[in-house]
Amino acid sequence: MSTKAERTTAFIIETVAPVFNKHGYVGTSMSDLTDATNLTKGALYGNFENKEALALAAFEFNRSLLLTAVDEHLSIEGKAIAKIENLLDFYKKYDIFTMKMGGCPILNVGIDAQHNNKLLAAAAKETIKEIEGKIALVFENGINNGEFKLPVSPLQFSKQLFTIIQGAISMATITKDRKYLLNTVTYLDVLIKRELK
Amino acid sequence: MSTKAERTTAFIIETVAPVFNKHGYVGTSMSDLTDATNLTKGALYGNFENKEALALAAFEFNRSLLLTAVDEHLSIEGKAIAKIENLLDFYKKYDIFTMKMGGCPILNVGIDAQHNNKLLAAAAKETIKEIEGKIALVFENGINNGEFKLPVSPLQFSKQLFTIIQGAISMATITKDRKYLLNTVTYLDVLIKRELK
DNA sequence: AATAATCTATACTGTATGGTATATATTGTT
DNA sequence: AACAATATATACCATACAGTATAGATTATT
Repeated sequence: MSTKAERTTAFIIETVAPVFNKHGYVGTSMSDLTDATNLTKGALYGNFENKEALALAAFEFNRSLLLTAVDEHLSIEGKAIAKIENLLDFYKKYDIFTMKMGGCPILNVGIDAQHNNKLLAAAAKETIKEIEGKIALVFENGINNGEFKLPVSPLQFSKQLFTIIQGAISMATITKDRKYLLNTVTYLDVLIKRELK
Repeated sequence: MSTKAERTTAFIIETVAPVFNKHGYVGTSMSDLTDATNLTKGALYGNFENKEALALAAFEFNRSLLLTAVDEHLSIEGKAIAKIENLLDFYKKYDIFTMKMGGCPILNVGIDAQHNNKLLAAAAKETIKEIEGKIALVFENGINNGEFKLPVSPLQFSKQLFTIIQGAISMATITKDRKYLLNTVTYLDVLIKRELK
């Protein structure tokens, strides 16, 4: 079983993660974090070296939640197309999924950290690569199984797909209108079936 | 001719705009602004009520640059399709256009201000609506002139189009890879021609 | 149960923050 | 050129910031 200290560290991370994700790295103060956790600075600095380490752990936590969800939706039984459709269904409700995290971590951290924190910015970029890779793998399998052909390479197709998804996320986030997610990802459904042959 | 004070105010806004756009509202300090302008706090507070007023003026400045560019590209002589294609060409080089502003103001402010400043967040949202409206108008004219038909309403089509563009901007920004802009907007070219009939 | 190890609370740095009062410099007007 | 109006610089304020030293409390081990 996990020790008390380990559980405290975990508690801090999951409590702090949505705060950082909402208010950004510079926008989050240590007192925001003591307020959220009901712990003191001593506790926070006892478990983490500094604010940056906390922010990195927080992003890592959200990133892991996201990647796990993507994995789950891509690893259902069935054909490649079914997996992709399953992923698109997930992204249609992405706003609900990311509510507890305080929004899309890739978008929030990727934009917020852009000129404020190199490590966080790099982590967001890396997460995009990972998801693109996971989707590309499904397309690759679909091709190898003779399910369909693609007009471009699996990775390139995956990048285009994820770019449109991220557009829907951005618009839904900025306008606070989830219709962007629904409409655009639904359109993606149609689009993909048209491109695969 | 403009008075010295008016020119100073204008100078402050254009100098401060990219700083706010890069580092965000909370991430920008008044000393960042005195550094950038080589003016003192007295000068800044003499021309603007507070930091928020400065940030709003800064966004307004960038927003105006962007809307003007969109207008220009949509108001060339010719058919509606040509105007849209001209706009897409603009977005293919959008990273270069927004370099002097410190990135896409809609995206940066829209995400950064999300939970940090209501007025800025609302301004970003409003700017999206404006651009969507401008694009929709072109589609509407195209339909009225018998140029083409759309599968959905002009505004809905415009929203989908801009969502994909914004996706390309987001991805290019987060990954610092302009290929996302080029590839996705080029794909949009193909896509639109296929949808219009 | 006693003790060693670890974790957390408190109190405190020094510095940076947004904002202000006021003196000084620069404009615009007669 | 003289003066009024305005704009900027300086010095300052209270507060909030990230981070630290250390004392006290809580765990884990024997």
